[in-house]
Amino acid sequence: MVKVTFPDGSVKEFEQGISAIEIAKSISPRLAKEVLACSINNEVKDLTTTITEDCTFKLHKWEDAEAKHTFWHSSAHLMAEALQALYPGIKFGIGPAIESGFYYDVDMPEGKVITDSDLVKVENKMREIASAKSEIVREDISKADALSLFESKDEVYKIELINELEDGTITLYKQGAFVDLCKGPHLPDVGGIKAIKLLSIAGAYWRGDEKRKQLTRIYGITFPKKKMLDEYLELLEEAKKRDHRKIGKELELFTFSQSVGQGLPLWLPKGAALRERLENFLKKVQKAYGYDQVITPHIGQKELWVTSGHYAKYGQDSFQPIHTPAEGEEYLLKPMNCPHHCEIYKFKPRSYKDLPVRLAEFGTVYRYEQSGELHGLTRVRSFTQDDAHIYCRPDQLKDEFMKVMDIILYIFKTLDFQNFETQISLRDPNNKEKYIGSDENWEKAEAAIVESCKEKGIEATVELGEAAFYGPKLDFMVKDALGRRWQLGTIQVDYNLPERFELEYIGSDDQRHRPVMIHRAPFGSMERFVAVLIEHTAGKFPLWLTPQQVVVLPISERFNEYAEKVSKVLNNSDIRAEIDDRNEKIGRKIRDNEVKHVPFMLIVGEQEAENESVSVRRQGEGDKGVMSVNDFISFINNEVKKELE
RNA sequence: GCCGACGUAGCUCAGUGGUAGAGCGCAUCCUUGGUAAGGAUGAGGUCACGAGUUCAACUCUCGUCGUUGGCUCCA
Repeated sequence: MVKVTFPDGSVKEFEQGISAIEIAKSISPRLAKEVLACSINNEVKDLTTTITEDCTFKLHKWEDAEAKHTFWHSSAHLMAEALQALYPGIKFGIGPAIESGFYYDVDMPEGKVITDSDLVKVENKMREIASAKSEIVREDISKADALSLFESKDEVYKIELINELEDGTITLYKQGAFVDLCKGPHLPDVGGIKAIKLLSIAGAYWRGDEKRKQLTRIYGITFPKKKMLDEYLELLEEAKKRDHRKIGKELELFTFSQSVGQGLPLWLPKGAALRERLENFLKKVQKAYGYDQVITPHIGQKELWVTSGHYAKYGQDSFQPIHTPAEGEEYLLKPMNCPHHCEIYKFKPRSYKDLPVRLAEFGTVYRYEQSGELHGLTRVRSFTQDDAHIYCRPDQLKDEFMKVMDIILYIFKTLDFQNFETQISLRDPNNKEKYIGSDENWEKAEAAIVESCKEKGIEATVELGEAAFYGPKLDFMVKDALGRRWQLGTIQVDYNLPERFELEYIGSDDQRHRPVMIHRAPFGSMERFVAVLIEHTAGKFPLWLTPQQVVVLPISERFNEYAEKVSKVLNNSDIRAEIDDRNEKIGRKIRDNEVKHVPFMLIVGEQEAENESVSVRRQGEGDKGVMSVNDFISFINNEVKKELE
């Protein structure tokens, strides 16, 4: 007999060699039907796994991530079987489950191409195979046998994978006519895969290496029930409605022009107004934290980036130098603001008493991003960083680092970004020559970040090898409408630029010392931030960010004069008011949500004109009653204040 | 940059080897006194650009540019 401990702590005894699915059946037949995977000693396993010794045990239903993962992994195998049937000679790469669904990388037979229109055919084949409910069988195999099996099929990618595996750890999973190298776990059979949707086709380099062959990646998602698939597809549709590119166009916030160039956003008046408000908000916060605004040019001599080390690393893949009539003179569009700020730091001798120096600038930078990588406002070639560089003494580093975290957390809270993730990026310990700077400095900087997070109670994931080449960093990531992660706020510690630019301060010992530098951008860039803000709010910005706040509507021409008076008073406060001509069908647009940036409508007529008041309506909330114009101003200010708190 | 898809009126899209349509928007006029409105009429497009096949190309082929789903990249 074996003792099996369940998640609630209870222990039951079973015959040795009982399978997980049999345990589920012993609890209830319905559970056995719904269960998809199990964890034995906290390791996810097949339901067909037999239990030979005492263990902890948990069954996973669809709700558990482990179950979804298993379900989608088996779905990838099902798709592979269908592809094999439809395209003989197809070769397989890898086919894992992902956050939502799964993919399989395949190498199509010579001369064959798969396109979107073929996906339905593959789906149908998958359904056909699934309905046969063939079992998925696991098999342990020796390395030699595995090699000869896949060599006989000329599966070059699988062979490459097997060669990297240890003998004795290799397993196969078979279902129907398909066999795959796979460590599992999988469903007991493919019959449960009922609702199938293949989503898209993409190219993907074998093993993520752009020098190697590009395989065809097919993405799909499956569910145990059709209703769940329908709900998921509807969710995708809803997310598309929040796409910042769509809303940005509708609300006339920004646009792109082929004539201006790829990835070069043009901010329209309303978008510029929104951006200006965000900038002013941040400026105010930064002022309170002791930052000084500076302004620097968009170009600088090439030597500036040779000194910083950026030219050596990125020069070839950037906008190329600007030449002047002078022989040999070269300027670069600035890809970052750091060197300019370093020169500001150097403009006069600094005392230890002056530190920290905090130089802030909404600095527009230019980076020649790969064309395929451009995406709406989230990835562009010209963007404005809410940049600042902090120069401080080593003993001030942690304190300054934490103050920056405070700013970022305050901003995220004010804008109601709750689901952000934080990531600490450290260097790859096995590849230290990729980075510039001494070991000692790197270790100090990395420790400062890890400790700061700990003290702020922030649970950050740690990624090795993700650091910038000059220092470690802490990033704040937010997901867009479709669940893609974008990095917004960033804080980076840098011991290298102060070295390269020979920055100094005079210490209390009357000796020269090297300051530490922190790069930081709470929004990241105005472009990306606005994009993510649009998707989070679905275009319904907080009142204090709204480009236009009020429409004044006279109920007949007779009251135009009074409407003008009202809007004048409002415009003298910081509320923006527009008079609505009655022929403009703005009312219907607001009602139908076609216009999202006019949260208030003021109706003025005889009564209002007589007692100098306005009738107030708030979008989505209806009548707010009649009030004097001054009361309305303080009403809005109160609402704004509430949102800012 | 690479693989796939897409590019028709300001927007969202339909359409066909014989030189184009809808809805919304826009313009003009009418109507509307408590209203997040109604009606009529009208103006908009060398069907992204260039070449080729064809008697004839928006439609087929190739190329370019741009957008887009991914991959790689992201100072």
